[in-house]
Amino acid sequence: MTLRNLSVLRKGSSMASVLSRRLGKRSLLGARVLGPPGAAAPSEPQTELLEGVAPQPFLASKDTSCQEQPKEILKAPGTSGLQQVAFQPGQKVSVWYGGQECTGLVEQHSWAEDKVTVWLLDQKLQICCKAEEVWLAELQGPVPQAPPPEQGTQAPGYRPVSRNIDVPKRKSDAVEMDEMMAAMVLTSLSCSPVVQSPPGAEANFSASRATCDLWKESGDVSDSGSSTTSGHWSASSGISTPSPPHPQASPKYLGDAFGSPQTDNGFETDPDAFLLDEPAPRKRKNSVKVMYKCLWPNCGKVLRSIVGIKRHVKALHLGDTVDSDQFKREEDFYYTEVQMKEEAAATGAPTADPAPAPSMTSPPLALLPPPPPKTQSSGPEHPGLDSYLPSGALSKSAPGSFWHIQADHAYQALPSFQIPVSPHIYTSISWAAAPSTASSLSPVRSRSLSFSEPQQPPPAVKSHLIVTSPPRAQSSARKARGEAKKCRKVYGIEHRDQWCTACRWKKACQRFLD
DNA sequence: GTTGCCGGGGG
DNA sequence: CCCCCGGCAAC
Repeated sequence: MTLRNLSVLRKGSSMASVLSRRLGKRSLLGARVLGPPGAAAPSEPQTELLEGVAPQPFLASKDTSCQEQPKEILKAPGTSGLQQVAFQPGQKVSVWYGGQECTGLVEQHSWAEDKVTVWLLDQKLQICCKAEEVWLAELQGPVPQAPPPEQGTQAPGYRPVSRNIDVPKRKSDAVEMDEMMAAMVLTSLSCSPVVQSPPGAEANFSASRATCDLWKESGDVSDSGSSTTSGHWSASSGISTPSPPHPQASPKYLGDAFGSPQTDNGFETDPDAFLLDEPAPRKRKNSVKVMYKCLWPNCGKVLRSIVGIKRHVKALHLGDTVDSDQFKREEDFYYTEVQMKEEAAATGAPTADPAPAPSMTSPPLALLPPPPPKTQSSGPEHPGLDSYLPSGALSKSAPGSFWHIQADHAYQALPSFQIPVSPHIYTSISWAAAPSTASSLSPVRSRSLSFSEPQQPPPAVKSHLIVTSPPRAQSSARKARGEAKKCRKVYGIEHRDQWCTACRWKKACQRFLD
């Protein structure tokens, strides 16, 4: 009996060992994850904690209110510009006229002057206005038609292209536009992290992130320390944005970003911001549709287009803001990008919002550190903003990183397994939410996977609820002696060659985990 | 004494 | 890195 078993075992494991030897050493996954709580576990829990804190969208968001401005300006052309670009004669558009929004048909679009001649259906008259003041009628969502008059006049007024495009050298408008277009196209093409990562990668992504978290216990150390991680990170993030990888959102970092910029910084966005700007509507997996959800308290309106949502926010929520001059484009902060399943989206169901927004909001906020006293500047509605934005920023945990399991020794090869993570954890990064300049990338790094996805803890790891950041559990603590049979027992010393490498090297057995 | 592993060391 | 081994602690 025993004998037989043994042989069977041998057979099985020998294969395994071979396999493992082949793949094993490199396959990092098995080791740590499965490892006994002793070593790996302690760090685990923290992750969770950190997740809440780390991202700190809050700060970002805050800054956003002020800092974003400049950036937004840059972005502005993107949104309106999108449409500006292509007004075709006969196209149905909307335009602000006489303090209200009117629909009409495009008569002519003069590129040189960037003006559009529109035939207003309602008024039966023809007007000529700046291209920015015109938008495609189809695009706008169901916007309540109650934009305060002054807003109306303002709207066009404050979309001065000139401002947005305040580029050093000014060539002809046409050229300018072209460049913009090109940039936008490029961005949009290259932006979506989701699209870029193949399914498999995706899993890795999320997983990796989790791992990363594991390994970084304390924000700072981890951040700088885990070279691997950051490396990949930057790589991945790099894809999505041209801007250089930023240090992750470590509290410290944020703090800095925070502190400096706000006051004087109104306009001093770092150059990168420019590049970052236009995330443009991203492409999603086929099944998912991108919607934009209004974050205004008690609103939750979901629209299909950015323009729509912006207008919604502006008109409905920001409409009366007099000082909108200062906070123009504030709308950007009040919506978030949301992915909806095709069906849901199709039906236009505002109901289903996988929207991460509200849910995530609260936790981080609680933990968030010092809200700078900067709110003052922001308009009346800003308080709301604070709470909402962050979530937005946060939620958009971006593409995630790769699972780097840094097992100190993955001696051998258990078939690596991947931690199941559902793909849609990726919330898009709404550019609006992208915190100001510096931290631009930080949200990406945010570890807040949790919210949308119940984190799937690696099997072997006991789920600890960790409350406080425990120092590494006694680092010296030996791994508790495993109870399972180990290679030595199973194969015997005579067949040492059949042991798993770890065993051979007198390391923790990787074949027979406990 | 045996076994499982960590830390270290050599190539 | 890969591989080994001394030595410690749990059995």
